[in-house]
Amino acid sequence: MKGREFKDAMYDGLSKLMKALANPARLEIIEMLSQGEKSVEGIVDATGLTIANASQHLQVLKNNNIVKSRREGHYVFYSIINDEFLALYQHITKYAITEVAVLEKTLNRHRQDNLALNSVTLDELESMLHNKHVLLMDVRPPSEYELGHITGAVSVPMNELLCCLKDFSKEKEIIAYCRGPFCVLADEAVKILTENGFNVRRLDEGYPEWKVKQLEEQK
Amino acid sequence: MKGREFKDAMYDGLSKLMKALANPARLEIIEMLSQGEKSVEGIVDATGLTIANASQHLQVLKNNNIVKSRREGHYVFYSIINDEFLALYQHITKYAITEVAVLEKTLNRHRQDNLALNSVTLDELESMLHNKHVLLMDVRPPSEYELGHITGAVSVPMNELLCCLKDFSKEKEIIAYCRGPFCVLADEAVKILTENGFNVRRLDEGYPEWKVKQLEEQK
DNA sequence: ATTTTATTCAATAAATCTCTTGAATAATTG
DNA sequence: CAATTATTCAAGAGATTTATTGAATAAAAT
Repeated sequence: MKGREFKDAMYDGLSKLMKALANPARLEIIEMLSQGEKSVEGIVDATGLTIANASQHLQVLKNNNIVKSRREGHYVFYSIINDEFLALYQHITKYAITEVAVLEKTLNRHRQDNLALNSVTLDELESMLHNKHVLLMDVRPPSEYELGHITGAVSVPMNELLCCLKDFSKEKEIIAYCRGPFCVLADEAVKILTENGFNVRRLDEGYPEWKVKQLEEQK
Repeated sequence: MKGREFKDAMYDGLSKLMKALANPARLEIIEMLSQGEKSVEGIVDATGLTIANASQHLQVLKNNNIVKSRREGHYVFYSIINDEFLALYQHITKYAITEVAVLEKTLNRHRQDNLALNSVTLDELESMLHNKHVLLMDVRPPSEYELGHITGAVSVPMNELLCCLKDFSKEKEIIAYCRGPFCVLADEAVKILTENGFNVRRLDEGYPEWKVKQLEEQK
């Protein structure tokens, strides 16, 4: 294989991987799956895609070694292929929201609308968790909490938040988190809690980022 | 801005960034520019693209905040926008060559053809450099060596390699490097030197990876 | 064995991306 | 200021990607 031929093969292969990521619907699916595995139905419900369309996108992701699938009865469950890909995806999103001006702006405007500026970073969180006056709140659906959550977090799903307000102490500093920077659950939680007089901030990132960080620190 | 609207904006923006990377010609340009800035002419010479085509690809990269340009007389020089992007690009290529089977195979077959298996990693290099019997050889063009090179490396451009063979000691272990895993210069150097009886291996990665590693260690 | 349910496959029109061609700019030289 | 050089812009044909539609599978329930 001559030099040019080799280069073409490498850049072609690399661009195929990038093409698989170059679509908003597929990125949303990846984001979903970074929470843990989901059935096609689950993905359809959360994204609003048609079934056939979601399936097609999943095939693309599968053929490019981004997700894997397993069948269980009627259902086919998809999940991210490995932690290496998860770390890569998070590097991409982190780059995008810190270095791409349009995205940075969209994110900040959204957080401003939800009174969710002044967020806590993962590094800050670590030292805050030793403080007994801090309450770490996981606002994702219970199923996702059960698949894995940040150590020390309490599960308070969005639909239970309003009715449970009286159970929380206004003395504590609440930190809400969800699925990562693109997820809007924590922003909504901050808005609701702020409007009810609680002292609350959101975590900059979410559970998947925390998990990858844990894995890296173990090495 | 409602949740769905926000998500659409974020995933659209992110997919635009990915689209900019989803093309072999643009990836080759990025790889070139990760050596340091180059004029459009320089890119055209190295890639074989037509001038207009190369310029178009450069516009795409520029509009997506991947490269920046500066004019100097007749020439327009392009370069990678910042070290954060460089680190991201390297994460992508590293993932591709270690986790995507097709690319891993292509790379290994190529290295086998060039007797360049058994490569040295950046971590190994560090400890080897203290050894006086090791000669670190930068086989890129002199212009790239001058823009920056691994500390302790000697510049031996490919076109000077054959005529300078007698200057090198067969007692030393030679480590050749170039621009990174996709670059074929070091592989060619390994082939030539091996066939002439030298003890030589190639560096797994190249100068850009070393540079990013240095920056990270400084933090 | 037929029906039901969840998913995949296949075909197609519309949208997008890519390369080529030739003209248009912008800076320099004579 | 005309000519030259390096680069960009604009338009169009051809290739690829995308969402939609409806049919085909595969496993489970009746």
